[in-house]
Amino acid sequence: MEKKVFNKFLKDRGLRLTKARAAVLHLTFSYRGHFNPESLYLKIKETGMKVSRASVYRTLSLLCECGLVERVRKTEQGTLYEYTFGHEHHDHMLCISCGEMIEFYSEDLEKIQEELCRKLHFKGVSHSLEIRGNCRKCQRRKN
Amino acid sequence: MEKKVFNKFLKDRGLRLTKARAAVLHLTFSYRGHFNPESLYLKIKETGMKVSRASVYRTLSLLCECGLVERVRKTEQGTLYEYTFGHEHHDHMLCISCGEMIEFYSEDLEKIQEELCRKLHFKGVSHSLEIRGNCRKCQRRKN
DNA sequence: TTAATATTGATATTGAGAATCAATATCAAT
DNA sequence: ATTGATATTGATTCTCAATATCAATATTAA
Repeated sequence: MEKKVFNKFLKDRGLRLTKARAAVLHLTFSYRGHFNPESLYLKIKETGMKVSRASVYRTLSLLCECGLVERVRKTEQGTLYEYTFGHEHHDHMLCISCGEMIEFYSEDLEKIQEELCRKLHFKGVSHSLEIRGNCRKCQRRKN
Repeated sequence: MEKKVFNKFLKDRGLRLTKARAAVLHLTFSYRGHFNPESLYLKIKETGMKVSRASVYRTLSLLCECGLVERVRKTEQGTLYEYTFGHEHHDHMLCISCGEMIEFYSEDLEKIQEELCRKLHFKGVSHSLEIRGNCRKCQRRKN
């Protein structure tokens, strides 16, 4: 499915779905959550396929352009990406103790943001909300 | 005022409020909004004071630790900082055309987040919300 | 004054990511 | 199948923000 989308995107621009690109695509959507280019590169290497870091970076950019993948944010460990095709929009809670990432969605939250944009004459396109704190487990562990 | 806070913080740790640190502190809180280390460094240079980039980075870390300043996020132009002492918490709208940053605050938004945390057994500590889109001016310019 | 310690700036180093480029692969037309 | 135009690759270099190192200097407490 995502292969089709990517292929169409490439074709439309006179580009080709090569082995390297297929590998990046395939391993990219084997992730459930966030990942960075380096870990993706290593994951590909593990499979025995030979793809260079450069191609990983290049292909990730293409995947972003065609909307299959999104750049989430920059971190100490490099840029975080997320496979978003077919994913509903959601926001994140990040546990600052164990790093766990909880995805959530709230209609109310979305509505209030729309309202705020209207009030401030801002035309919202996208947003990202990250709530940092402690997950259930880590709260327990600390007691 | 902020000088006192910083000084106390330093004293408590056996550190000193030197000329370099005072310069960074002073120019830091001459910013209204966001800034990055490089522009701060240049701003200090303009005043004729002699402070190295290394000291700017080092002092910014200290200012973060003592809570006068916050790291907002990483960008292509380096890490964005914000002087937060005495500032109320707020969120951001970022114009993707001109880069303008609009600060806003919404009680409703805060409340809903608290509620969500409760529901998901997450102990929220802080959060950041960024709404990307087009500011009023840029919307007009495009029509 | 002296000893202990903190600070500085110059410089080197790191690491993510982009740019470059020669070698290679692919496709369309013959 | 061959050719030529073009896209792709990986190796490498380059850039840039940020950190680490370190010798020289400044500050403080005794």
